[in-house]
Amino acid sequence: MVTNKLISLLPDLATYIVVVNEGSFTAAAKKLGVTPSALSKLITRLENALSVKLFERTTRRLLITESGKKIVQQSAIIVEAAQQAINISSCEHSVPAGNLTVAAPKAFLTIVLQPLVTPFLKQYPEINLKLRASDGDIDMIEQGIDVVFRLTDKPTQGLILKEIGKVNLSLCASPAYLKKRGLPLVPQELTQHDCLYLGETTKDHIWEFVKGSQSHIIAVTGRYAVNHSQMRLNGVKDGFGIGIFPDFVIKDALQNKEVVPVLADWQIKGNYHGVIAMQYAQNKYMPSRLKVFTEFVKQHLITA
Amino acid sequence: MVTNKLISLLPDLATYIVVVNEGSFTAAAKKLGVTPSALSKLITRLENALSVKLFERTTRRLLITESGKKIVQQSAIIVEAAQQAINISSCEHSVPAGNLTVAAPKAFLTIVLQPLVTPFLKQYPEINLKLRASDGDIDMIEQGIDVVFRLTDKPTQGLILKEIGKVNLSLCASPAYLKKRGLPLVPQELTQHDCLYLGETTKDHIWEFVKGSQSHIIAVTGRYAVNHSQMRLNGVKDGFGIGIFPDFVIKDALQNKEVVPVLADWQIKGNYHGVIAMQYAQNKYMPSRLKVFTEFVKQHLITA
DNA sequence: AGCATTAGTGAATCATGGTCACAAATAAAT
DNA sequence: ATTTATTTGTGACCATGATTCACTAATGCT
Repeated sequence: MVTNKLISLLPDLATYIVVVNEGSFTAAAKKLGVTPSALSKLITRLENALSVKLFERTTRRLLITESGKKIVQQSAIIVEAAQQAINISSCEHSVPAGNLTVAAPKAFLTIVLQPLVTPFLKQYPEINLKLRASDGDIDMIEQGIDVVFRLTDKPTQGLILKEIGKVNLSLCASPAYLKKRGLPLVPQELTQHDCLYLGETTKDHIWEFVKGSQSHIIAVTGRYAVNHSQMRLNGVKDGFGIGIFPDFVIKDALQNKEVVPVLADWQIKGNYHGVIAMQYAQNKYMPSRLKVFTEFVKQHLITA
Repeated sequence: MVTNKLISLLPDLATYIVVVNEGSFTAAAKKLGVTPSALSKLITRLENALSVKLFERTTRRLLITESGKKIVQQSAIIVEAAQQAINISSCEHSVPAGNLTVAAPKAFLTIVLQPLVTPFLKQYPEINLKLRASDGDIDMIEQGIDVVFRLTDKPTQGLILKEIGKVNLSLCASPAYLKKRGLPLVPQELTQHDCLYLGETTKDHIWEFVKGSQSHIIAVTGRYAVNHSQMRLNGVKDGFGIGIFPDFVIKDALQNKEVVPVLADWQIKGNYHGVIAMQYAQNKYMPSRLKVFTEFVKQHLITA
């Protein structure tokens, strides 16, 4: 039976979960666009309604009660169901609309996704697109991100990973550099060259080469390392040495003959080796804007 | 991510489910204690928020949209989770408190449950008890009933049935009647007697007797039938014939020698034959008032 | 010890959702 | 067909109750 008490409880429970997630009244208040004072009263009201203490409060730290934790679980169910209801409604809408937030690694964003933006926005004029550069892990649901592009084939728990292409690591250098220093024919020769690597981790200058049954592990050196593919490519174009790249980054530069491939007959293992995939929450009622976006991306990345 | 939009949606969704259940704005309004006008606005608001039509409305009839049905499902989840949250909170409470609504067949209510009321209310001063006579089927959740006493061993789908005792059918008559008409020694002789049966269904005057491997089916006749055990018992006391009863009904009358058993060595099959059971929603977080009530009843019915 | 940050409180304000009265629509009944 | 009863919808007005603001109290960190 649905009572008035229950109805009036719902928004408070949903708000409660925000406070819990943010860990403080002030943070939650900022997120919700209200004053901490309002939240304080709201939580007190909720505590009275349930006659349960939700927080152990010192003025400096909020501590969730055991009872509170259980209530949080229920509140999460409530919020999720409501989210789902919103999904359903946007599903029923024939023309995709609403906000769509997409995250992707910097390089992928600028190089691969950028050219898709304009045609996508034109094709779906009711959709608002938010792009977010995101290297490193992110909490999709908490940050309200609908799709993340990742360079892995291991799906995060509870999320769907749809492969949309392969990515390989390739080496290249500028014609000028190679004219001066010579074109290496086997990986071992790289030790005599200046190489541009990521420099993010301490293993980024260890390059592993495979061809058939042969395999070489080479520690390269160089004068310039940067973990931004675009800048590394510029470094290569300026003749600072041989650079390592996800292949999609250098596709254009290769075509324009600005750079030439190096040791293209060898495979390189590394972080950026493997599949490109879209990751999103699988759902019986997927918002149509999400559906059309993934479809759009698949179409354009396969034909490209 | 929990947004303000989502939060403000929740009570509307919960209200929506009431309107759907009641099937009309006015009925739902009555249930919630508001005006239909308020509901009309609320639903319109909800429809705008979801940009989905929830109802196909003629002024005389509400018709739920296909989209609406899906939303109802989600709303049901929301309401259930909230209900659960309330349960949890009352679970955490050390002293059982709150409203407890119990339904039972009329006879069981007056005879078995009545003597338990006072001690129960004394033992748990924070609990408010509502008893409701309920023969026939009822929708527990919709009517907000916590426990139903039933005379069956077939649990309703989704609910737990806890057996608390046996009930058998017995015959009895007043000494005066038997003195005048004689004590029947075998079931067949009943056809020569006036019998008091329920008269609810057309088969209520068909009594089936079993003793060991023997079995008799007797169609009895009588001048007085009533589906209220208490009144039937009065009829028997007044010497109108031999009555059929759930045994707990006549326990006292037998002790007081107001009535005497008839054909006590035969078992009687029928509606009221079998187990007495409490039925309630099984739940990880059962409100403590419900827990103590079932426990209390079990204690007192076993020792009685 | 003092500063900075965060929760709690009370009064004033403001807005949202509610009621009321009325209109419009429609199904049933005569 | 006309009336009647019932139900949804709308706009003006209103009131409750939530929010804000300003301030206090408490607490952790330096």
